[in-house]
Amino acid sequence: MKDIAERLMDLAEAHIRNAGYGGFSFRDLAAEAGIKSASVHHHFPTKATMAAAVARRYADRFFAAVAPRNGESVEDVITAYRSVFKASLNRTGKVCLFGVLGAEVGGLSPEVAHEILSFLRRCIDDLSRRIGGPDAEARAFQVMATLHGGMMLAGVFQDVAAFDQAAAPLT
Amino acid sequence: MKDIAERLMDLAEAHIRNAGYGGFSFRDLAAEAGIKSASVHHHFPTKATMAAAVARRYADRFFAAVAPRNGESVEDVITAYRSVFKASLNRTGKVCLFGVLGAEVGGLSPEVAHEILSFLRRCIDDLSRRIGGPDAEARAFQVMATLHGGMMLAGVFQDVAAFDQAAAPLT
DNA sequence: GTCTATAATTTGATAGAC
DNA sequence: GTCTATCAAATTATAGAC
Repeated sequence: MKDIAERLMDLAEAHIRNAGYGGFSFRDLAAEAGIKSASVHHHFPTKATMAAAVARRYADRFFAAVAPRNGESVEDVITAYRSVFKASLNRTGKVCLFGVLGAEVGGLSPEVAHEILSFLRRCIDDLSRRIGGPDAEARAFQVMATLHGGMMLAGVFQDVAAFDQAAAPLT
Repeated sequence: MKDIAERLMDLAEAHIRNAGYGGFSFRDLAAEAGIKSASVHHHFPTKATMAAAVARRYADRFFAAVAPRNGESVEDVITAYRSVFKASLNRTGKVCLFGVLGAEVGGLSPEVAHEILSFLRRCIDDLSRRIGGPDAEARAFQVMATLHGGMMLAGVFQDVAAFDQAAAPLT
């Protein structure tokens, strides 16, 4: 049995990845978890607090999944990022949490906006360092852009092939 | 002097591109246009109707801007798409309307979702046809993914350089 | 075309009992 | 930790006067 706070974050994450920050209310989550909205507030004082917690949990899991391996090539690094996003797309049918939140960052509280900026910055830095060379950061931006744009297209077309076609040429 | 409906669509487009569909209310628009929300409803019966109208206007302008030129090369086609998105990013500081709506498509009404799917499908088809060759559609997906992901990153980092670094290698 | 007024609902959030 | 009850505000939308 999972902790109720974890269960609430599972539900919130699914809603955000499907419809954005505005895509759920505490009442929705409460109903789905079989409790009342006041009880959701007991676990997460505000909606922004909860979204930030969901974001941090997502980021932690993501960076654990793409952690460097000994002797990895540049191709291996890019494959790691592509594979983790694709596995999540396949498993849940949903795009990256930060792709959705990033698109609407202008309307989010500083608390949540900070988590978005932090995740994407960390991705770029991690990719740059592991890719290396003079164009490392530019390549990192290219990889992140293509993967996130590919997920968005796959989400709209409801077809993972859109992601594959977009992301396959990345090297 | 612009038509009031056009002015309302200008305002709605800016809000959506900044914060998504949930990023504005009819009262917001009314206040900014100096009228009342009931008057906004006179021009656009529902919020979904208005968003769909904004989407159609945006698409019309976009496809006019990327219209084929005589004797264009594959490079020219990709440059056209990249340039139009970048000019809009530079002029408004905002990402593509459909990048934002596409990210939260799961929470939007069928009316609006249809415009999103329609725009992106038309982009892929147009790019594929003008690129040509056996891998045309895959390249179209790659171009669209990179450009949209690049805009998302530029929006979050508030730096157009993110778009440039992501999109420059496209050929 | 715009207004006042308001309906109907939803939302984020809190107080206080158990 | 969960509940009932409720608040205050916002939101989408409509009716009807001018």
